[in-house]
Amino acid sequence: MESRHLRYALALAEHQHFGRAAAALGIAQPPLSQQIAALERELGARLFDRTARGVFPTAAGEAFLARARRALAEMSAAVSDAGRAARGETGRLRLGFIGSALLELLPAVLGTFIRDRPGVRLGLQEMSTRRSTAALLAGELDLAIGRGAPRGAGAEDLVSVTVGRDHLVAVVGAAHPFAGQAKVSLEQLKGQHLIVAPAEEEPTVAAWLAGLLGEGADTPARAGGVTEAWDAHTIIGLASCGVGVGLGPTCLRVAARPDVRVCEVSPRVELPELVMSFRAQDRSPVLAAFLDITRERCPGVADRLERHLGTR
Amino acid sequence: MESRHLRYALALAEHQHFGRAAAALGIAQPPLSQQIAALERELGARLFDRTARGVFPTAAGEAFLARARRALAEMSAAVSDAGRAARGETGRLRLGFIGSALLELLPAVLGTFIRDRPGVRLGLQEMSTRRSTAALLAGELDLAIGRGAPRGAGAEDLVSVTVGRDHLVAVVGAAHPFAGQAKVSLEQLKGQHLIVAPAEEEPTVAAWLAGLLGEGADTPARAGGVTEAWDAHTIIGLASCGVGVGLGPTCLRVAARPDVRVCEVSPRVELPELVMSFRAQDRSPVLAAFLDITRERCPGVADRLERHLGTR
DNA sequence: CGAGGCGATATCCAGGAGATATCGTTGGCG
DNA sequence: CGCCAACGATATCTCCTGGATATCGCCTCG
Repeated sequence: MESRHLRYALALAEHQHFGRAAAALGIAQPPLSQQIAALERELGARLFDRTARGVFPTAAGEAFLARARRALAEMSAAVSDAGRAARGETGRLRLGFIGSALLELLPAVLGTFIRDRPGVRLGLQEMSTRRSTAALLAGELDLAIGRGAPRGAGAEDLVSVTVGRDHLVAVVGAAHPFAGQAKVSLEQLKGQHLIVAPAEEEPTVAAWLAGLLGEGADTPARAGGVTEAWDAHTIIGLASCGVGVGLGPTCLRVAARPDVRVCEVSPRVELPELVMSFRAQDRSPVLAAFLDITRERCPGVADRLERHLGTR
Repeated sequence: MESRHLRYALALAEHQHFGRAAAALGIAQPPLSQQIAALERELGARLFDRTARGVFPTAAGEAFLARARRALAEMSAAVSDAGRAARGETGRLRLGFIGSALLELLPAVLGTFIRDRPGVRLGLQEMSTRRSTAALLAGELDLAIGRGAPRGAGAEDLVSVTVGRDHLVAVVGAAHPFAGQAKVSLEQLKGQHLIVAPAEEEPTVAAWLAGLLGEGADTPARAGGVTEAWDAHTIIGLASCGVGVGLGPTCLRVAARPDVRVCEVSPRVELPELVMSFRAQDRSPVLAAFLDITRERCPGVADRLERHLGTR
């Protein structure tokens, strides 16, 4: 039995007339008679009563037609669902990102994405660069935003694009001696208690910090000590109440509150760039849509993305 | 798009391998490749990723497959539903009957029918012979049990079979003078208050009664008066409390309670027979099943039914 | 009782589903 | 590093079957 038989039976039930049903189907009347007869033979049951006043479904026909309608509805839904999924209008996008992405990149992109793709289920999870890279390779994420290009086993299966480049800034409370300064020198930082991201989660920042403070077991002691804070808002919060000097990426400026001051660090310390990564073989249209929007909303990213996507 | 494409896509998703999926489908591998390619071309979307490790559905493929499974399930349900309906295992049987049928005929048949055909929705409605005949012709009933063969317009479209033949009996309370008698003569009845079915609903009984009491406007006055009761239990109830003498078909014996006595009327008055009617062109398997059971449970009916059904 | 409408049947044709053979690519393994 | 095996895609041919045309049989209605 093919879906053709369902379509023919439904047309016949609708028109109650072989000739008109066949015309509506775009075929001649004899093939319709044959197909209906073949269907009835296969089912071993008469589906239609051919009377002088018209063609009417039997009880078996009614039961069959009810199911047939649903079957055809499912089939056309299959087509439209597949189309929507292929166009990226439905589906899922699982995104792992470091907190910094929440300050500039994601606000610029997510709003447009959610408005344009209301049918897409977005999964957002803040996580360290290390974890998001691993989750991406394991297929648990579709997109990762981290700091520094992924390295290590499997990294060659990923496409990574720089989506932001920033440097270190210092955050202090309004009452702090640095508060009035536009710049803070490295020398000035050396005596201060520092608030930074944990070394194991942001190794590149930690490495720079080690260079600043000097290597060795006694490093924190040479300075004013180090407090580790997991996210930007905590760094700012701690700085605002005078715990110490917060150090973090430029995007801390966006999260800054009225009661803190953000100072440039002089000389400028470039941080590993913000990198967006996805699986090179991932052809997901939802991902493509997200990348499209990223391209539109972040002009600087466009050409770098083109280079990678062009090769796909 | 045909259901073949759905089956092929599902097989491919299941086996994740063109060759094995084709083997499972009983076809060679190239046709499967072609059909999948044609499906993807028609949808304008790639449904499967052909990788070195196997063939996996894309997001669009997942969406399509989910609908495809349901569509095929509906199709096979259409087949089995039609089969069940054709075998009379599901469906509906609307039955209109006079109360007398509840006393012997229906108890003998309904139990078996309900047990044998649990999937059939039974519609039972007590109604007069006149109403059930009209409803049958209007297509509002599938089967009617009444007294006397249907007459009038449309009666020739009905098949009617006698399913019971009975005569008049009298019912009296245990304290009534007739209570000890096995027979009551017509002469004895003439002075009594009679309890009978309404004339407009059971014209044949009423006609007999008119003959018994004599025609004319003053008929009730010549006897002890007439009370009309719509059903057997009411007749018996009224008789038991001494209102008068109940008159009704033999099957009143079945409904008789300990506090009433049933007497034969002498000489015997034959009542119009109980008749089961259905539309001659009705090929409903549920109706056929009901008639089958009637044939089994009521041996006397069998040959009369055969005669009618043989000509269908 | 004849005409017209309708579904079934007979016959022929062509499109396409499927079979066979082969190719191109890729991944694994010696 | 290169060969081989596996797998999906492609090419070509065959044959089935869905569909078109012509016609028949039957029923209804004027």
